Amino acid sequence: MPKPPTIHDIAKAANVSPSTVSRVLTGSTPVTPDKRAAVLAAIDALKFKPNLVARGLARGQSMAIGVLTQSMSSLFFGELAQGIDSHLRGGAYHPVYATGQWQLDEEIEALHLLLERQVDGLIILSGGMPDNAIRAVAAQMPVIVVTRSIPGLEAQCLPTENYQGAYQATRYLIELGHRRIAHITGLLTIPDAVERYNGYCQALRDAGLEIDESLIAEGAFTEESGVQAADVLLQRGVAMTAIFAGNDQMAYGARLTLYRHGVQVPDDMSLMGFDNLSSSAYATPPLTTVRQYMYEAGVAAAEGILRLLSDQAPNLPSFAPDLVIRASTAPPR
Amino acid sequence: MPKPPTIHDIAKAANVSPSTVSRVLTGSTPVTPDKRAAVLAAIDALKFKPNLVARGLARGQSMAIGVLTQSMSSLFFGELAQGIDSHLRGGAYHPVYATGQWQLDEEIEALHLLLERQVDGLIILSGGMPDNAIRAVAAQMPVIVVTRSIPGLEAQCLPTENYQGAYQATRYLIELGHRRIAHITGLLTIPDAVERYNGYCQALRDAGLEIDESLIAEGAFTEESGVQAADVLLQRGVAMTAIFAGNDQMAYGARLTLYRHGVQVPDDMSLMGFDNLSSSAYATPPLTTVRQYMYEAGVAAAEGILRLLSDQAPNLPSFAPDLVIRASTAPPR
DNA sequence: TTGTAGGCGTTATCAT
DNA sequence: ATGATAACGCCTACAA
Repeated sequence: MPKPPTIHDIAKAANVSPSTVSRVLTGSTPVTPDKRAAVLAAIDALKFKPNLVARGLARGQSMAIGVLTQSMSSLFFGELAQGIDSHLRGGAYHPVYATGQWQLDEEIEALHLLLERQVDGLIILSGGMPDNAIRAVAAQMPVIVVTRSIPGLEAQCLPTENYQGAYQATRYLIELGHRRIAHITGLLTIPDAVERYNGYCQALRDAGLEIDESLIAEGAFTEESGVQAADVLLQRGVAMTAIFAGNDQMAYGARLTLYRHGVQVPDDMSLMGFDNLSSSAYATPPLTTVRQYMYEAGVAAAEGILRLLSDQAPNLPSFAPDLVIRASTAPPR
Repeated sequence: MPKPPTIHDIAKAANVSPSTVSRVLTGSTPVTPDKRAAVLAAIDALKFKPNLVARGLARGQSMAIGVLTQSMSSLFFGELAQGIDSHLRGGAYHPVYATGQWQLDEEIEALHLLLERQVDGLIILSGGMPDNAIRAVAAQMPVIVVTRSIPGLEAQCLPTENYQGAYQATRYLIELGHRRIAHITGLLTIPDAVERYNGYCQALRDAGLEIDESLIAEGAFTEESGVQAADVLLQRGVAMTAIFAGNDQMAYGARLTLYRHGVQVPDDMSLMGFDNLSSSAYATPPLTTVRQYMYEAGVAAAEGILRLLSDQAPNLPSFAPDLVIRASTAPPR
């Protein structure tokens, strides 16, 4: 295979110096129209493509924005990534993804890879990186953190309003008339899960309802854990008319358990999620849930990074959670 | 912000030449233990990280494998990507993703970006790139194409057995006793959709059943198109006892339409998908579908690229489709 | 406006 | 085994 042409090749072909070629490529300096035309002609005659690696070295910037995410096959992270992707599209910067697979060691490795690749900025989506590590990186380069709130780095964080969202969700069920409301928590080692749990508890208290431990089961954010948690709830044999799951995926799992046991949703049991994954609109019945604005968060994060890269304040918005009312909830009968 | 240390810095700190530092970094040449130790010490004293951009320029390879995909928030592509990701993990090569968003122009742009970034190999996931364009790239560098079959490039393609899978699916429904089987096709401008449609038709014919145009509705692979196609079928008022959708997503959509119309699945209507998205196991009821081995295909593609990169035959496997029988199908009543 | 001459951080080829 | 030295492809002062 012949080696791809370089600016020297097209310089020769166009009878100009390499610097002139570079100039028409970058537009940094005016170039005489005829020379410019010659260069352009040579460029597509030889099918020249600039080598971004070399350019990155020379310029000291890669035009890449690292996105530290957890998995390529997660709708949660996928919608965030899609937001980032679409906002960056057409611009000068491009996203480069690295996944942590929900494992700290892999996440650290992924971060290192991104840094070694000389990304110009970093968007961190959730994950378990220690606050200190994130602060350390943020001292070196523009960083935006989504779905977390790092003390001392608030301006660059786009946290999730877990507490507020869970409070609203629970309150909604209460207002429908439910009194025995179960909760399937997320992994309680993760702040989001705890905050949502707290929101659930507070909403109950504010309504003068007791918090009944037997109505609470711990999950792990996965569908399968939702299946199991719902099984636990059902087997306890305690009365309940609604289940509020810590995220949509666990709600799907719980839904499956209910289906297997012949429990009708929403007639026998209301079901509520958290996240508003795109697929929740197509669940059976469509899932009532807490909207998380993940796509929008991705867009905002991308915009924030671009602002940081141009030395402006990141100016991150905050998304107040709201409910997406669908057919999986109804008054108790 | 202080500039990150280079090998020169640690060379100075360790009283050796830059080349020696490079040697301990790459392990290309033996280095005296004490000098080696000094270098290593300096490396983590100064928190040195090799600059992969510079290394890429010098070595003439980026150690990156481009993955041309369509969307970051698609389970279909996500599971493929996850397979690639996991197989590459820990190895010398890393994936770099670029998305086409199902638009040819963006896909071409994405491909160019990958090439300009000097990826050492390319995995193309589905998409609409003209065969010629793919062949042209394949002439320049290792390429694996998943979910498509490019004439003249068969050894590097990992196609989907659409025809066979659809045939099996339809045959399964027939064997259950169904006679009036509807089909929601994918976008018929895409070969996969046509092949699945053909498989459906042939299975009917082989069973001595007529192909009834009024049982066929065209979709576009999306949930929403499934909703609409199912609506069309229902509104035609023709008798049917089963629906075979061209993919899982359209099956979800169809499921929603059936739900809205109070049609029970599988009691009143059997429903079948194609792809076996991970979420299909948690649908209500769990969806019977054609297993597509997307994760495995991703793994195989990654392995194929690595083999090509080391000048071996790609040696791609072929996955015979099989059925994943779940509760959304039953004999007609 | 244009060309020449470094330099970006690393690797690889030479000698030593 | 080790250290200069010359690339890698592009960019950017600096000169002209």
